[in-house]
Amino acid sequence: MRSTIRDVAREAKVSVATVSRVINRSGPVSPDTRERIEAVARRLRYVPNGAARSLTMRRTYMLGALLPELHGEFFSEVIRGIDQEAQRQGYHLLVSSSHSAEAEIARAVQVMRGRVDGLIVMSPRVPASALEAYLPDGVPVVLIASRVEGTRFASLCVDNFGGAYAMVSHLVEEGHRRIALIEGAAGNFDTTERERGYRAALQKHGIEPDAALQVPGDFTEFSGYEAVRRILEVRPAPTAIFAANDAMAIGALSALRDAGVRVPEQMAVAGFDDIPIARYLRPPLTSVNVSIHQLGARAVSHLLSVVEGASPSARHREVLPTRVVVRESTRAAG
Amino acid sequence: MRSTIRDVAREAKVSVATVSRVINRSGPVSPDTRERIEAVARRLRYVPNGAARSLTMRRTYMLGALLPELHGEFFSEVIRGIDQEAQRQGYHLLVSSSHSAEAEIARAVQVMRGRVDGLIVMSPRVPASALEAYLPDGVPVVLIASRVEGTRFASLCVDNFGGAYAMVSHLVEEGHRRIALIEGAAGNFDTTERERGYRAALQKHGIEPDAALQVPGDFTEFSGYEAVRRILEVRPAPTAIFAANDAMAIGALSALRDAGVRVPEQMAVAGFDDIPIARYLRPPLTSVNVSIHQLGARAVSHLLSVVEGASPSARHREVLPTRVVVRESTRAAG
DNA sequence: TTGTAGGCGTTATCAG
DNA sequence: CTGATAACGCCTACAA
Repeated sequence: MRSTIRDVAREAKVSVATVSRVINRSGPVSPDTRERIEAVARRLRYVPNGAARSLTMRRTYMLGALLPELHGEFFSEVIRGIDQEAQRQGYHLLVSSSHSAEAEIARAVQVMRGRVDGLIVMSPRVPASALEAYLPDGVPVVLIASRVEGTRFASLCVDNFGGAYAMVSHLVEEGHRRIALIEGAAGNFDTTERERGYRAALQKHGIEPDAALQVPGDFTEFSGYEAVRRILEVRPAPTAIFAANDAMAIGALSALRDAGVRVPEQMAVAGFDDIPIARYLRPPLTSVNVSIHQLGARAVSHLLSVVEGASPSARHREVLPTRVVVRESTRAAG
Repeated sequence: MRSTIRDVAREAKVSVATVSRVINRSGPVSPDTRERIEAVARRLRYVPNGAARSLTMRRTYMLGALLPELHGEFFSEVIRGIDQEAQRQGYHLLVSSSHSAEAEIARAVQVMRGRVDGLIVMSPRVPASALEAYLPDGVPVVLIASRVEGTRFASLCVDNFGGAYAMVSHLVEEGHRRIALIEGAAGNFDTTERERGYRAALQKHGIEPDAALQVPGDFTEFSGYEAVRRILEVRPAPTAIFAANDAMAIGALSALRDAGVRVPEQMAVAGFDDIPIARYLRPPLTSVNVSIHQLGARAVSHLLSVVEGASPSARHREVLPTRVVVRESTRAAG
C-alpha cells in the first residue's frame, strides 16, 4: 500500500501540516524536525498523491496536447518541442491523438477538461470557429497550425505562405517557368496556405498559373509518387516540382527515378519542412526549413504565460519564420 | 467558474448522490429525474473533476509512458501504438521523454507515481535491474525494448536477435561473405542484440568474424554516413553492409553514392526497422520489418490486463516477431 | 427511488 | 515553530 502524508506524520511524531511544510518548503520548520521528517519520508518512499494535491491547489501541473496524428517527422517533432518546454517549466503532458473530426475533438476536450491547466490543440482540418462551442472557457487554449480567423483563441503557426512564396521564387530564379505543385491533404490549413504562396509567387513573376500543374496529394510518400505520374503527362512539361511537404517530395524523387527522369537536370524538385533526412537523399533535397520543434515549444511558453500570469490573454498570434535551404535537387547543374 | 456536482444537484433539486448516479449510470434513477438532471448538467456544461474522481476511486484512468526520446520514425510509432490502444480501452496518456540517465528516469517515475494507474517504461540504456529501486511497487510496470534479466518486471521487445540473424543469413545466401555491420548506439539494448544476431549468423555459415568490419554508429543518418567512409577503407573490401537501423542505412546509401559505389551491384545495403520511406529510397531498401506500432499497443494491453484484472502479473515476457523484407538494395542485380 | 454522511490525501488558515 | 481543522469535488455505503 502506498504511504500517505499521515503515515509520515505518525512515524515522525508530528502533524500532517508540518510534513506538508517540509515537503513543499512552505513555511518554517526547525532543522531538527525537518531532518527527521525527511528521513521518514525517504524510508516510507513517500510521494505526495497528485490527485489530492490537484484537488486542493486547483492546479494539475499538466498540459493537454490534442493532435490529429502522432506519427511522422512533423508530429513527433512538434510534440517533442511541447514536451521539452513543458518539462522545463515543471509541467507534464497529457497527449491525445487521432482526432481530426469535430466530434472526436469535442470528446477529447471533455476528458481533458479538469485534468489539465491548459490545452494545446492542433486542428488543421476543423476551423477553430467550429470548435469554439466545445472548447472550455475556464481553460486557456492555444491553437497551432489551425484556421483561427474570427476566434478568440491564441494561435501559432509557421509561415506557410511566406515559405512557399520564397521557394517558388527560388525556382523561378533558377530559370523555371513551368512549376508543378503537389498539394497537401485537402482541406488542411497548411495545404491552402502553401498553395496561396505558390500562386502568389507565380503571379508576382508574371507566370500564368496552369491548373493542370496543380495535382492533389495527401502528405504521404505514396501520394507524392502517384502525383508524379500525372505530372509527367502534362504538356508542355514542367521543369520543376514543388511538393507541399518532404514526404511527398521523397515519393516524387522515387517516381522520377523510376521514370528515368534525372534530378535536377531534367526536373528540379523541392519540398517543405526540411526534415532531417532531406540532406541524405540523393540528390539532397532543397526544402523550406521550419523549426517545428520551436512551434511546440513556443506554444507551451505562451500557454503557460497565461496559465500562470495574470495576463488575460490578449488574443495572441504568432507566425514562425521559414527559410529556403537550397540543395542539389534544384541546383542548375553547373 | 467551473460548475461542480453540487451546482447541478441544487439546480435540479436533487441530492449530489442522485446526480452522481446519472452521470455514472450507477444505481437506479427514475427516468423523470434523470432527464431533469441531464438537462441541467448540459446547461451548466458540467464535467466531473478528474482529480476529485481519482481521489475517491483510486483510479486515474491514465497510463504513464516514459521514453528516452520522442523524435523519429521509431519512437513516434511506438507512442502512437500506445496511445491508440490506451484510448481504445478508455485510458489516457501521460508522456514524458528525454530520459535516458538513471537519475532522470527516477525523477520522472516519482512524478508519475500517483498520477497513473500503470507505467510503460522504455529504457534501452539503463538495465531494469538498476531501475528496480526507483520503480514504484504499487503501480504495475511494463518495460519495452529494455534489458530485464533478473528482474520482476513484465517486458516486451522485438526479436532483435532473430531479425539480425535472418538478415545476415539472407545476405550470405545472396553470396556475400564479407559483411560489414554498422552498429547502433553503444550500450543500447537493441544494439547488442542485433550484434549478437549478426555474429551468430556469420558463425552459423562458417564465416570468420572480422573486427574491422564492425564499425560504430549511433542510429542517426549522420553516423551511417560516417561509418561508410571507414568501411570503404577496409581490405579486403566487404560486399555488403548491414546497418543496425534504417536511418543509418539511409546515411550509408548517401555516402556510397557520394563515393561512386553502386548499390547493389558493388555493395549491398540492408537496414533494420523497415520504416515507411524504406521503399521510397533509391534503390528501395531491404530491411527487417518490425511492427513498432504493435510493440506499443501490446504493451498497453498487457499493462491494462494487470491493472484491471486480478492477475498478480506473472512475470510476463513477450518477443515480437520480425520479418526480412527484400528489396533492390540487396538484390543480386539480375 | 432518493438522501445523508463519511472519507479519499493534500493544502492552507488560524490558533497556540 | 507547530498543530487542529476546514475545505477541495466526488463516490458510495447505509438509511429512509
